[in-house]
Amino acid sequence: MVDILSTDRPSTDRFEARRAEIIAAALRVIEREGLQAATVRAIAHEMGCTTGVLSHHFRNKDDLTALAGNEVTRAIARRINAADRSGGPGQQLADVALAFLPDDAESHRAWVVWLHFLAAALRQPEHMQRHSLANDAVRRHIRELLLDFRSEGLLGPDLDPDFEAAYLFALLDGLGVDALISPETYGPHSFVTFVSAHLARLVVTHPPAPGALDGH
Amino acid sequence: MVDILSTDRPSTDRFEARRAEIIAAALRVIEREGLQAATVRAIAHEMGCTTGVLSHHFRNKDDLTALAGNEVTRAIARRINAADRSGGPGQQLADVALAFLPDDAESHRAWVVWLHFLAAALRQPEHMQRHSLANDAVRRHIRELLLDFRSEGLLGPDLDPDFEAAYLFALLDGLGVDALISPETYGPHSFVTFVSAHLARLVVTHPPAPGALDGH
DNA sequence: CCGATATTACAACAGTTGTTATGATCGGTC
DNA sequence: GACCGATCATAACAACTGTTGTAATATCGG
Repeated sequence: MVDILSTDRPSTDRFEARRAEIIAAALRVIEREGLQAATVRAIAHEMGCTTGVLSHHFRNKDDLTALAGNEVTRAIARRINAADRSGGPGQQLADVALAFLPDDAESHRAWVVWLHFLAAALRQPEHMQRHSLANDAVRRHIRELLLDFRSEGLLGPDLDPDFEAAYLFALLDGLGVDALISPETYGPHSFVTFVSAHLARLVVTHPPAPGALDGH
Repeated sequence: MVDILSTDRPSTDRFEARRAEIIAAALRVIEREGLQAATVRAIAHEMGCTTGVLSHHFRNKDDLTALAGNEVTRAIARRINAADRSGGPGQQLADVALAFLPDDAESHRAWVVWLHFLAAALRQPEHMQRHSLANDAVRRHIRELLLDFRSEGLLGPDLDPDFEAAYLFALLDGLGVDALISPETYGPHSFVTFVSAHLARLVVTHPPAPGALDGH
């Protein structure tokens, strides 16, 4: 079926490539000067062209910023999916956790832009839902790895995967945010220590010990 | 000594009270519509007056927003200092942790405004330093409570207080941010579960005994 | 090379922003 | 009553915002 009625836009390869180019320029401006300073004229200046290019490729500025926000969350998700899967369950969990954190310049920039969009989304429920859904996906990913972890007998059978996934995810989110605030305390090499310490406390049985170890 | 040379402003009681009134109005606008929408006219409208009042009590808008940002961090610090100190070391630690989190409408509003200022501070080193120093104070507070905890023999002697304080603080920051994103997953009643689970895992000794925080 | 279409530059627009100057009002003090 | 300073309303200002329309240019199939 040919897209005669789709009514949108030319949608050629060049067109989409140009859109991606504009979005990339917008993200650079946002990362460098903030979301408030990312005006159509500033983005056009970053592109080296005039505002006519933007108005030609996007219906309005909200369209552009919404797609730019989407691109950020997709970039972070791409990093997680590209995490190393060669190691065992515990190593995979650590790799995914570290892939989520801002441990290099590129991911640090992504976190900066993400924080700008997060603040802007506080007054836009539809944008906040995107953040919520993206976080849900990461938590489910962590949950699956935790189940693999438990199937190897390394995880206490009394631990709730949903709870542990939300627990670890909150820690990762906090580490990422604190890395933007206090990079001297939460540096990239400290992430390994935090994550490994957290995972190490999952394999141990806990003091209240509600009749553990006798079931299986 | 009378302050003839010191202050550059009247600094009377009424003057300061009026300034606080304006700052409160500004925080209400920021919480309701975001930092970008907190214009001088919007704040004056929230106050029920004109912009002349603002220009009379503040040198410019940056002055007003900077003091408003200060007020937010001080409000959060006030909540922590007002935490219950009647219980034992473990209970005090849990109380401080829960006092830091957004578990009611007021603290939730404070976190929303805090996130707006945090995003704005990403490109203002002097403002970001204020966030960093405020977090350092909270971490030191947690560290002291952890030392009390250990003096009671409840904390493993192999645990590093600095590391554990940074660890717990990152968890709290993540819980607070995630509560703004996914309130259905990170509700106020879940904070108790997360914090108590985290503290419970401190009293047990761990097999691998992870290395201390980055020794430079 | 031509013509159609996609792409871009440019200018103008109506609103909004922070800042500033000016004048009015009110409450005190010689 | 004359005077002064604090407080505030009002208006104007230039700079900046997103949007839109129009003309110029580039690109590419024929």
